[in-house]
Amino acid sequence: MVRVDGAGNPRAATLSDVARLAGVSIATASKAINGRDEVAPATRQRVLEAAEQISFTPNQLARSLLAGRTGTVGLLTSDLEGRFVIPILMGAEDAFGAGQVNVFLCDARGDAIREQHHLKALLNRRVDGIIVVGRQTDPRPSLGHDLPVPVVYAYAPSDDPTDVSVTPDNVAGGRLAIEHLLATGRRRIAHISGDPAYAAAQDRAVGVRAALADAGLELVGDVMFSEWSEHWGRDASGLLLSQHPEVDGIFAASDQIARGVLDTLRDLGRRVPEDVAVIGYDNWEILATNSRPELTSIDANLQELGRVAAKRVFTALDDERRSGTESLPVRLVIRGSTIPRR
Amino acid sequence: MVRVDGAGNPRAATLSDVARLAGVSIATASKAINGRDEVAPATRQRVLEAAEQISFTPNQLARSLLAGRTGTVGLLTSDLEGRFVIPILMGAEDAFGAGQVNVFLCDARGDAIREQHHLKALLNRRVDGIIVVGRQTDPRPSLGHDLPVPVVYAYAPSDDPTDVSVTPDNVAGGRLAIEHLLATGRRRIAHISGDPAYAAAQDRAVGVRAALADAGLELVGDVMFSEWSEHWGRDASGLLLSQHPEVDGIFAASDQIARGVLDTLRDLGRRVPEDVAVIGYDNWEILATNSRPELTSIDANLQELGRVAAKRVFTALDDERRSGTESLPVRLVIRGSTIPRR
DNA sequence: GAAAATACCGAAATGCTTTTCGGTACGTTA
DNA sequence: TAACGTACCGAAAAGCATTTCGGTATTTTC
Repeated sequence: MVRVDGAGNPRAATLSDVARLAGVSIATASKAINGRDEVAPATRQRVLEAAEQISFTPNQLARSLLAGRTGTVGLLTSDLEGRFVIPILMGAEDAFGAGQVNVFLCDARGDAIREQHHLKALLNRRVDGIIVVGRQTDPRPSLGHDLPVPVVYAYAPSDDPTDVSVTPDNVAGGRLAIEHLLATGRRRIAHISGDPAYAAAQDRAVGVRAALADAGLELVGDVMFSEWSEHWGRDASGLLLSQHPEVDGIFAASDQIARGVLDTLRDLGRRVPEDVAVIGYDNWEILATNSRPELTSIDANLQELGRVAAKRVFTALDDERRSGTESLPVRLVIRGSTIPRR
Repeated sequence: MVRVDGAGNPRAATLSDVARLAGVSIATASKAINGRDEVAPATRQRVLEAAEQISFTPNQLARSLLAGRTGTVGLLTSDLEGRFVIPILMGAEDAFGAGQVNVFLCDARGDAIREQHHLKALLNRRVDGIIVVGRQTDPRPSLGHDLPVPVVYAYAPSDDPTDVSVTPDNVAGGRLAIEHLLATGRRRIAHISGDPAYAAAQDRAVGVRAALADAGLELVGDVMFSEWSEHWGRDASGLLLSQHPEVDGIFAASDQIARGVLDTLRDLGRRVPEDVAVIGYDNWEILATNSRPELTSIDANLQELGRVAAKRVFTALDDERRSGTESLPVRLVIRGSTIPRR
């Protein structure tokens, strides 16, 4: 007879069901199923067949309760809408999924109250660790140190240096962009950035200035800050070309801005990359590969960042010295906007 | 004395710790904390203070084990990368989050094996339900009916009509787009679509033809199918205008295609919306609001779709008649590409 | 003042699995 | 044949919270 729950649904089979069917004790059934070697082969066979027959799967709740570990991790994001959060999520899910760990997804939607609420829920569910994913690279408030599980901050580092954080290296990104423009022979380079309130904007600008200084050059005009939009890219490049028509390389701090830059250059009759080379940031494929010409860009390796964060959750406690903010390398993706296609 | 685990970390407080500290039995402590009314006010106060003092939080595992429900739901996506999956996720997480339910996120990355693996893991964790989120609106294989929990298919409906599915109404979307163009006085309307292998492309085309037929009109040229890219939008509209220069309205089956269309119209010196009106699909804000002019589009209400899917998980079993594919309404978002700004 | 009712509390069972440890039964060795 | 070892199996505890039900102690009612 199939046991049923209150609503009349077939109830999931338990170990005792298996044991009864196989004519053994619960302990023996457990041992047989888990491959312990204190079971006679024939008995094991009987148990496995019984388990198969009623499609038994061990209840992870009971197992976790006993083991003290649940094999679950909380992903606490401040804003799922953010384009940068998704690849990090994917990387983390990927890294955990391979290791039998499942992920609780919590979206605080930028609200600190909701974040606390989710945090509490995660702890009640006895997650083995938590990854906090921010939407900007600006430091964010720490969740504190009195938590019973390891916490890793991804993208947005914690403002507490004794926490474990991983974030992309924006300074290196800015440097890399400029070094690439220099390598293609550009010398009169401008930088159109986004919202100056973002650490990402400031960090990239630092890398830009450092790379130019190393080459004994100066930026054409000042860094142009405003907002992270295609509109701004269009407006800024119009302004730039009227004031500094000699410019031969433009580093846009986002692919969206770069798209605007390409638009304006096209309108003004400048050829890309022959007259002006353009490089973007983020390597947002759908934007970068559909522009005319296709857009060279800096890729922050966010998926890898998610994977690293996942690893840190389980290694951070073993190795306390790892605390602090780890800046992960970025990568250059060359397309037609900086180097002419043959 | 603080109890510690094997690694020396402070162990989470249990109910029996609270009971001991408050000098009552475990049962009484439980009742006091859960607000049952068989406890004297003074006793309750003592218990609550004890709980507060050692920051006790009930172990959800134990609770779930007893209750038979875990308050968790599995979100099984076929592809997190897909742009349409995220808003659905957000909607579902939103709907569940408000009801104390947490979400397990599983990304099968388009692999059926991995999907089965994740499904099994979710069932072992005794989720109360599962939402399967596809990346296309084409029907997908059912997970079957011999599962112990309700399953709802979102975006990609199940190919089994006895399953519960929710999907956006693409036919209505196609109709809505055309009706809007007609309402702005257009009569020579063309439709540039994406990959014809997608149900979304075919469904929208059905809506297009129906709306035109109702108005006693015919499409200018055939529906132009190829791929969902900006490049195709540019190429297709070039072709279209050379063959049918009289066209005064274009319905692009995605915002990306629409962006390409706008590009070409601009290159050819056609004014939008004065000479040609353009309407897109998906209402991808970042694309739609950054184009010149801003793009009118059809919004599939994906976040709402996620919320509905979440609801169905808990109502589907109560009301078996609900099975089948439910098509959710879409919505028109008017911007400058169809109606001139004052 | 006695009987009944009420208010409060605690022991124990429940949910499911894993692990430890004690106990049979059989085979082996002297 | 007696003593011992091995292989296998099962009872029971542990993990934690909830709920039922029986039991005191106190109050109420006649």
